[in-house]
Amino acid sequence: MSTDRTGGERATYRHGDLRRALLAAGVDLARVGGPTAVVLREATRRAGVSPNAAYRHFADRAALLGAVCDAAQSALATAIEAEQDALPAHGDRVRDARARFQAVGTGYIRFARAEPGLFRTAFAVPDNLDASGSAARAGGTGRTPFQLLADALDGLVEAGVLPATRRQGAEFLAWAAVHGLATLLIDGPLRGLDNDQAEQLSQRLVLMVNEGL
Amino acid sequence: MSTDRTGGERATYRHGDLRRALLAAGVDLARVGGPTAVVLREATRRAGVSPNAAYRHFADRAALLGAVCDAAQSALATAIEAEQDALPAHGDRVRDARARFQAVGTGYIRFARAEPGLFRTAFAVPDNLDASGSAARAGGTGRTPFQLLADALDGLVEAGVLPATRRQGAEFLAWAAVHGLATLLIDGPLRGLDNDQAEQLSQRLVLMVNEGL
DNA sequence: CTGCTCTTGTGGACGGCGTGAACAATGCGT
DNA sequence: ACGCATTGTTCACGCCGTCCACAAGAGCAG
Repeated sequence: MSTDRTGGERATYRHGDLRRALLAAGVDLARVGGPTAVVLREATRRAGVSPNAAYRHFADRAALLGAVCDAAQSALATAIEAEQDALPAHGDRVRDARARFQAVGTGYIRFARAEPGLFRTAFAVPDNLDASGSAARAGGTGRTPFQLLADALDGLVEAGVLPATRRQGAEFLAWAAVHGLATLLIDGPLRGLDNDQAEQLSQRLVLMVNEGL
Repeated sequence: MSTDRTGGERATYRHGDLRRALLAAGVDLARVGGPTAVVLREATRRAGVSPNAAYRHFADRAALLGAVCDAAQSALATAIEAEQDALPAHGDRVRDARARFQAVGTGYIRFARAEPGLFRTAFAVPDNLDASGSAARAGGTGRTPFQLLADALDGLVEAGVLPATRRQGAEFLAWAAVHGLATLLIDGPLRGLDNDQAEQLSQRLVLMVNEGL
C-alpha cells in the first residue's frame, strides 16, 4: 500500500490511483447534478489534487464525461439485469420470454427514476451503434443495456411471441418508447408523478410495445 | 423609426427592441449548437450591445434559455401543423383521423431531424404540464405540440378508432414513443441513418403506437 | 548505491463565461 | 424644462477549461 492517506492528506507525491478517483468523483457529481455537473476542477478537488493533474489521465473534460457516461450505462445495465434476476423463472416459455422483455423496460424506467442524474448522464454523449455495444458500458453479465434489450427480443422470437419478420429493427422501436417515457418522467411533463402512477404508465407502455411491435 | 441603424452601428443610445434581438440571437445559437450554445455574452455581442444589457430583459441566462425554449416549442408546433395541413382531407373519417394522428408523429420526427439544435433546445428546460400548454409554445393555430397530440387522439376517439376507455393517458404513451425515437435519431445510435431509413422507422413506430394504444 | 529518464502532480497564466454594483445616457410624464 | 424611471455601459469578481514550464518522485541501468 504505497498510497498512505491519513486524514485526507496525501503522504506520497503520487496519488496512486488518480484516474479511478477522478472517475468516482465524476460519477458522484453526475449522480447529483447530471452531466453538466461533472466539472473537471471539482473532480480534482475531491481527489485532493490540483486541477491540471486530471490531464494526465483524461485528454479533456469531454473524455472524463465520456468515462462517467460509460459508467452510467454500466449501472443501467446492472439495474436491468437485477430486474431480470428477480423474476420467478418457472412459467411457460412464452410467459418467461415476455417477463424478461418487460423487465428490460421496467428496469430501465425504474433506474431512470431512482438515479435521474446518472441516467441523464448515460445519454449525454451522442453515441453510435458501436459505442452501444462497448464493453465499458456492460453490466455484470458483460452485456450493455442495448444488448440486453436485443437478447430479450430474441427470446420473444424464440418463444414464438414475435414473428421473426418483425424482429429486425424492433430494438429501436422498443427502445424509443421506453427511453421516451423515461425522459418524460424525469425531465418532462410527467415529472412529479408518484410511484404508482409511474409504474402503471410504464406497465401500459410496455404492453403497448408488446402489442404493437 | 427611432432605432436608426446604419451598418451595424447603433445611432441611438437605446437599442429599440433588444429583447427581441437577444431572443433571435439565442434562437440562432440554439439552431446551430443546441441548448448549451445559447450563451448570454454571445447573444449580446450579436445584438451589438454590452453583456450586462441582457439583464434588463432577462433575469439571467436561464431566463433567456427558457424564452428560446418556448420559441423552439412553437416552431415544433408549427412544423406539426404544416404536416397536418399538407394532408389530403377527403377520405372517410377513420382514415382522416388516423392520418392526422400520424402527421403529429411524422411532423415531430421530421422537425427533430431538420432542426436538431432547436429540437434539443425545445426540451432542454424541464417542464411540467402547465408549461406544456403555455401560449408561448404554441404554433400558428394557438396550440402547443402537446395539445396538437391531444387533439389528434380525441379525433381517434371520435372516429371510433380508439376506445374511449383507453384515451386517458394515451398522449403520454404516444408522446413517449415518438419523442424517444426522435432523440435516438438525432443523438442516439440511430444518428446517421439516411432519410429513407428514418422515415421507414418512424412510420413503423407510429403504426406500432396506433396498434398498441 | 548513483544517476538518468519517464511519469505524474504543481503553479501560474489566459481567455471565456455568468453575474453583481455603480454609473451614465436617454426618453417620458409633469 | 425638469426630474425620474428605464436601459445600456464599465468595472470587477469568481468560476470554468486548458496551456506551459517546472518539480518531485519512481524505476531502471550501471
